[in-house]
Formats: sequence, C-alpha cells, structure tokens
Amino acid sequence: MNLFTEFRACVLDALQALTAQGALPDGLEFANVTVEPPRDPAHGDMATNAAMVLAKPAGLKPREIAEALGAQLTSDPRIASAEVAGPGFLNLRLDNSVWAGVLGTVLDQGAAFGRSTMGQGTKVNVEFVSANPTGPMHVGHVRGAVVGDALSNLLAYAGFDVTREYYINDGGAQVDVLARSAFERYREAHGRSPEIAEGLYPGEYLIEVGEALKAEFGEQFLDQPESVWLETIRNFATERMMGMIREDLAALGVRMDVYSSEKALYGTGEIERAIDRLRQKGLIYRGTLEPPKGKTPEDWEPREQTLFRSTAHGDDVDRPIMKSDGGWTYFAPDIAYHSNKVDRGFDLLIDIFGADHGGYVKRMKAAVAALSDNRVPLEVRLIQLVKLYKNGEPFKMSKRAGTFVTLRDVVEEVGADVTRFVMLTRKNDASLDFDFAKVLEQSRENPVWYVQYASARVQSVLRKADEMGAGDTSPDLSGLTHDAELALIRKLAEWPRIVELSARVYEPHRVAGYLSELAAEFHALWNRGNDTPGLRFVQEGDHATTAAKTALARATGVVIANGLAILGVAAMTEMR
RNA sequence: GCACCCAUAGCUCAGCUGGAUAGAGCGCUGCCCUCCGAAGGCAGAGGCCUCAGGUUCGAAUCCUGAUGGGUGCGCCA
Repeated sequence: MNLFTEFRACVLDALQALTAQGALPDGLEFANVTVEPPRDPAHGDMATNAAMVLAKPAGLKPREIAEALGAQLTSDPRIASAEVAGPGFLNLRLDNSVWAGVLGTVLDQGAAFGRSTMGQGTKVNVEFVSANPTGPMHVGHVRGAVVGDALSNLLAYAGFDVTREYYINDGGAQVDVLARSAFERYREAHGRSPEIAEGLYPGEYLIEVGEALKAEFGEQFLDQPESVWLETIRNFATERMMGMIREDLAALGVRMDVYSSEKALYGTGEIERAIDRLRQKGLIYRGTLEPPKGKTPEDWEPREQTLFRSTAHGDDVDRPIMKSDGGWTYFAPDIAYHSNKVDRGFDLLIDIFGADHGGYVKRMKAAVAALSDNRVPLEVRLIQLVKLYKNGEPFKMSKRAGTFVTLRDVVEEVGADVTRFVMLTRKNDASLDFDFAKVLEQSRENPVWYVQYASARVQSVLRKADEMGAGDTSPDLSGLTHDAELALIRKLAEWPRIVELSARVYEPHRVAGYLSELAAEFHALWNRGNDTPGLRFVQEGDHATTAAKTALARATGVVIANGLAILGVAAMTEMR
C-alpha cells in the first residue's frame, strides 16, 4: 500500500470528474501528474503538480485548475483541506484518521508493509561479485558484493523474480597462473623451495592448497612437466578458491542462487552457438580495426581479426572476439554467458561491475541487444572505489608489501552489519570513504549506529510498556495528533514509496538514506519527551495512552526492521 | 584523441529521474541538559548547485559546449 499512489488515483479520479463536468477539455494526458510529499512539511501532507502540468494543454490558468481540483478533492472525507500555493501547486492536508489508518496498516502488515508488486514478477538476473577464483576476496570486492546483494533483496521485495548469480572466471589464463602458483606451494609442501616467479600469485593462502595437493596426490606430480599436472591442479585449486570465496561471501551475509562457470562454456559448443547467432544477424565479420586516435600503442600493426559489429547497437568501435592464435578473446565467453542468461528467459539482466570495467559496458549492452533482438535490457551498475582510512589516516594497501586487506579482515574488524550498511550509504558511482575507527563510533556521525540505536530504543520502550502491563491494551490510534508524532507517522507512510523509487532506479543506497531520516524523526520525538513528559512513549499509569504511543514506536521498529532486512543488516534489540 | 562516470556549505556527502525558500552530519558561534528517557538537545551563521548557452510555466536535475578530476581504449579478464 503506497499512500501516494493511492492519493494520486484520487487526484486522477477528480480530474476525470472535472473532465466529465466540462471543466477540463477532453483527451488530456495525465501521465505527468504526480503526488509527492512536499519539501516543506508546512505546505501540507501531499502536493500535486496537476494544475501546472495541465494548464498549457487545457488552455487554462494553473490557479483555475487547481481551485477546481481542490474543490473536487475536498469532497473526499480523507482530505481535510486543499489549498493552492506557489506557481500552482495544490497542497493537500489529510484527515488525522488517514494517519491512524497508516499506523494500523503498518502494524497489521508487519514485515510485509512496503512490499510491492511493482516488479510484476519480472524475471531479473543480478550478476555480481564474479571475482576471479584466484584468491580470497579483498576489500575491492566487498562493495560490489553488498550492493548486488542488497539490490537483489530490494528487487525481490518490490515484486521482481530475482536470481542472484556469480560468474566464475575459470576459463582464462589467470587460472593457469593459479595452477602454477599452487604447484610451487605443492613442491614446497614436499620440502622443496618454491620458485614464485614474477607474475605468479605469491599469496600465503596458497600454502594450504599446496598441503592439500600433497595429501591428495602425494608425489605424483613432483618433477613432472606442466602438461601432466596443469589441468588437474587447476581444477583442484580453482575448487579450493571457490570454497574460500563462498565462505567469504557467507561471512558477509551474501547469498547467491547460481554459480555459473566460464569453463563450462568451452567444449560444449555454447560459445560457437552464441557467435553463430550473431553471425546470422550479419554481425560477425573479418576486418581490421583502426588504431585508437591520439594514443597509438608502440607495437601497433594492422591485423585482420574476427570482429563483432557492436557499433550496430551503439558501441564506438567493433570488438574482436577471436585472438590471432584462433582462441576466443574473453569477450566471446561473456557473449555466450549472456546469451545463456537470455535463453533462460530473464526479462532483465543486471551486471554489477567495478568502475574499471566501465569501458566494457557498451559492448556488453550491444551483445545483449543483438542476442535478444532488443527484448532484454541489460543494466550495468558500476561500483566506485572504496578508500580505506583508520582514524582519518589513509590506509595504504599493497599486494607486494603484504598489507593487503581482505574481506575477512574487514568483517572481523568491524562486523558484517556495519560493513554492509556503510557500503550502502553512498550511491554506487561515487567513491566511498571507509574509516575503520569511525564506523564503530557511537555517535550521530555514524549512520549505522544511529539507526540501530533507534531500533534498540523501540525495543526498550516496548519492554517497559509490557512491564507495566500496557502491552495487551488494544490501542486507540486516533489520539496521536501531536506534530512530532504526525511527523514520524508521515515518515513511516513514505516507506512503500521509497521501496518503489529505489527499486525503479536500482539504487539500494536510498533505503539506507531513508532509514537515517526515519531514525532522526524517531530520535527527535524521543528527545521531545525529555522536555515534554506528555510526549514520552510510556505514560506511567495510563495504559490507554501508553498503548497508542507504543504502537507508534512498534510501527517505527517494524519499518526499520523491514529496511534493514533489505540491506541485510540485523536490527539491534538493545545497546551494549 | 575518443568513450563512460563525477563536480552541490570550510569538510564528507544527500537531494524523489523537472517543482515551491537546495538539505544532513562534521566543523564553527551561542544557549540548554548534569537528567539514567544515558551514550546529548535547541538555535544560528555558512551556497553563483564548477562555468557558458539552450529546452519550459519551472532546471542542481534534461540538452549542447567548456573547465577540472577519475576510469578505460586491438589478440589481459
């Protein structure tokens, strides 16, 4: 139940009525009519731009339309007043019974309050993380993982049919490098000194893989040429790495539905089929690319290649899909993988990439557009860098020096809840500062703490009310008419709208922002109780009033819990 | 050189896909609380929304161009 769409429907009905009465001309387009919370609460509860939008096509003055619309609307008992303001806004004030109704709805629906059918069961595939299976996840992966997970939660909550998917890049040269690196650790496990050549992965996490290889294969591969062991060790090591990554994801509370393997695309004809599909559309050809203007690589020489005509679908240049040695480029299996997603019947694909893959977006969109004949949109969200700090000091990270921060380090240091919330406090395409000290601070400055504190206070109020025996009294919600109380209820009423808005633009960070605002509103009311005892939630000796006021607190707790659930953050029940 | 992203208070950032007098936190200034409804509260100052054009009833938001920053740019994924 979205109060704003509900009242938008009322406005549209009123406009229809005015049309029927001849006050408005026939055939007006109402699509741009909105009903929104006004920026300044003093303006009322809701504002509609109908008069301004319709003035020109109707050939009337905005104020005339607004006044007629206002008169029409106030016949609805739920609308207490409608006044024309500014350039032609119509500000609506709602009857208090509406707010009591909202509160009742929140309490009735509980975890379902805010759930939307907006997505209409659209089958959406969200691909995220997709870290190479060559090592543990590091901080760079965390933000993408959290955004993808929260976005999936959000879309599911908004009525989409969501599949969360991890694409395992286990088909390229990097897993051969992994195998060679693991082989050295295997030799080490046998007492040989490892030769970690330049370009191999030096990480100590491979030591245990070496031990495991020894336990599994004994001396079988020792002193054997690469051709003997490469595939076996590659599979073994990749498997171990994926095991580690799954544990990392679990530690962060990230869930996946499907793990897809790049390697599995090879040798099954799937890549060939996908490319053939493009070929049939005339999008595959042999040709020679122009060198990039301005900055020509030194070793540039014109070369004939097999190319995908991605320019036919909006890319800047066509892209090679085959290497000169006849092997596929990385782009070819990616095409096949996305083709596979299209074939699985998804109506919408979402890819979460690191910002450094921004140059890859257009060609991928072109491929999906071509493969699906423009049926399936591909949305790509780019995730900007996270800058690490400790007490305001930049946290230097270097793979070589071993000061390399893993996902585990972060989760162990500050916890999964804090990590997740902080990662969602900024929009995905802005870089984000993450200060290990500040995120644990208990202060207004720390949004995680601030929201969880609100949720803890709610629980504390409810416990107190229970203790005094007001818990079972069925509340009369019509008594909650103080401005500070109404402000909080209005905020609660916005929740379903925030869900739909955030889902529509694929931006889970808006949920975190809303929760901060909701918490602020709740704390504000709480603080008023310091000076004005009549505004305290628990009224000693007055069960009826306490029941009503704690119903408001409980409703706040419900919405905070619903929001945090989307973010994948636990609600606190008490402060430690 | 080209493409994509970004530019909002001193700082870090929100800003409802075009609405009214552009918001929050920190910092700053001034008051208040000494309370266990604790881990602060209230108020104030602070803005050419990078710049220049355009679209329209109306622009931080959309379009064009400029400036500054980030990212990427044929057989690496």
